[in-house]
Amino acid sequence: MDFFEQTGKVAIGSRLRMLTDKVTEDAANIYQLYNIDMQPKWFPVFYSLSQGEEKTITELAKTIGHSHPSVSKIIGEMLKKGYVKESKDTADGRRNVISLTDAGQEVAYKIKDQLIDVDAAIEELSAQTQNKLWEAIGEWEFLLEQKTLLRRVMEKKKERDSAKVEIVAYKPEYQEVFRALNVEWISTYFEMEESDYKALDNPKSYILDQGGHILVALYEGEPLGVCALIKMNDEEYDFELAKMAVSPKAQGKNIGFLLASAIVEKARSLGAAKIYLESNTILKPAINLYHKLGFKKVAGKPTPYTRCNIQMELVIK
Amino acid sequence: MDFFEQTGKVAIGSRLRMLTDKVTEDAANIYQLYNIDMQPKWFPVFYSLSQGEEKTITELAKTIGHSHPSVSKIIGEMLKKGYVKESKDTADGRRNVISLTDAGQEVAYKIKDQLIDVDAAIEELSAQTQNKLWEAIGEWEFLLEQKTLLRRVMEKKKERDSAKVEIVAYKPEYQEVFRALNVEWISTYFEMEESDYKALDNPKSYILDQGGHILVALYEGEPLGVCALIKMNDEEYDFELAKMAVSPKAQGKNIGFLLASAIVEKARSLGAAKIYLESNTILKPAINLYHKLGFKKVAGKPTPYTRCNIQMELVIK
DNA sequence: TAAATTTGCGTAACCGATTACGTAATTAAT
DNA sequence: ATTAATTACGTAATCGGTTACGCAAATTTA
Repeated sequence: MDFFEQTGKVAIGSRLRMLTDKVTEDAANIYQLYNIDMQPKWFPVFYSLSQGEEKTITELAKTIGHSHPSVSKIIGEMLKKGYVKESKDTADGRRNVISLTDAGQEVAYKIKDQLIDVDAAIEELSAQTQNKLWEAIGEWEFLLEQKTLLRRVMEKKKERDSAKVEIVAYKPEYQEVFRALNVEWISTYFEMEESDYKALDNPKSYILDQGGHILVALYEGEPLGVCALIKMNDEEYDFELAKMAVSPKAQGKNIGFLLASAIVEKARSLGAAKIYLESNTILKPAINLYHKLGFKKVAGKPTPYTRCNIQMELVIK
Repeated sequence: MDFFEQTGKVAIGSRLRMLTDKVTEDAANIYQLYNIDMQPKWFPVFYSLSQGEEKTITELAKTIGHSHPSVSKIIGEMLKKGYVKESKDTADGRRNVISLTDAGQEVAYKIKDQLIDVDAAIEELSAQTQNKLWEAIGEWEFLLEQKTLLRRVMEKKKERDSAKVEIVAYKPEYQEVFRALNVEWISTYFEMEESDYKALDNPKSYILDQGGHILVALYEGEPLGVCALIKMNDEEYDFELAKMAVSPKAQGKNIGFLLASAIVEKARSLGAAKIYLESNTILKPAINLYHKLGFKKVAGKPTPYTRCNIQMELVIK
């Protein structure tokens, strides 16, 4: 399949499916070769029963890794062929206990040679390959068990996005973005307040000149996130993390995390021991982010903002 | 899946299917992660179109390796989303030419990052495996192209069966089998004739004492096939291959081939240059076997058997 | 001991692919 | 110039699986 060499690994699903189809295609004919009147899809159920004990539908489903309706249907078909019999569990009226009939046992015996030959054929085929398919599948099963493909892709996305993000110090040219990004989210969820206007209209005098700092996140050169570290006149806290805003069109690009981390790092470099922030619990992603960075909920501080319903602090180690 | 380690390689089809499912499962979520409104099953078609040129349904089906109805359905869905447009070929009214719309192009652009990340994720996953799944699939595709799994299994079966077959020389204790096996097939398809009784009732005087030979095939020790090499009083032929019979319960175990080969070998060791046989065309497997051994059709020899409607000879080199 | 929850499993609907089949357009053969 | 064969492709039925749902039996909880 040259096509899949072009598309890249994204198409591994499709490619696997096609190989599966090709392998399965022959299966029916192989049974015929051995004069065994059985459908390939029955095999897992059949094999599982041939190992001796009787099993219920759900037990079968669990051991072979199918859904129970699938097993239920297969058992229905095998019943018609007379390979299995069902009996109600006397102790538990819900359970449908399945076992092989004599005819089924006979097929189990007849099938042994086939298993040997198929095994040998695949073994021989494998011997001609550099990469062992059977083992490769096992390794993938294991690794996907540890971490799903989705999670792995999410990580890669984050990595790639982070590489495009640059955190830089505030310059006067960023004043408009600093204001706009903050006004955008504040007025979406709340009302702009007196204190907002003060800080956003005069970042220099209200933040920077007081010993505070502002960082800007550039995504491919474009300023899409801002965050301020405001000097506090407080015996407990050195700085307040505030006026954090990320453009909605840059959502999911990890900018918030990188920006907040940089602010915390800045505070640390300035010798801060504890920083403080105010937020609102309806801003779930923000709260999660603060939590991830190590902020803990505190209470009791007076605040000029009516939208503040949660206060947090971070002890810098 | 511990279960599949028990069943052996026979279950490779099932195991492949389950891995396929697991990989495919995440695909839909991955598209969502990138805000791309697309179904995973569209991808091959979509990718194929994004490479520039417009394509017909059948061309698409061929490049992505699906059936054309499948592509037809997928195009129908993509049309609804507005990702593709169709236009009748003016030169050939049957052809439905498909190409991406502007909206489709946009998605093609947006999807690029996703392809990069998925590729990276799979690459990283692969780096943790001993056996490379992607390459292993490629090797299997190649090898199955050369020889299907069915063919490989057939060969293994033949090997295993042959190992159980032993060809031995006639002994008086085999007279009953020699007679019974021949009577069985002759009276099934034809009527027993005078010449049959002579040879079958007195193998010693009619065959062995005249310089002929009889070989017996033992399958796991049980005599299930017989064949005679009868000395001919003829200037052209040295021997006639005759009275070949294999028990129906031993069908498909390659006994006929092993037996006939041994007879030919015997003739060669006796210095024969040409051997002869008579048969009937309704015995298709037998005729095929003779053909495989190198026998060619001849005509004109008188025969005592009414059931004979084909005569063959083998030139021994 | 009654009520709520969990469990076993059958039925129905769906999903993504296939094969089978029909029809119309084109091309090849007589 | 017909007629026959091939090609393009849409629709329908099927296949092997799934999830959704509902009922009854068993178990847990109050």
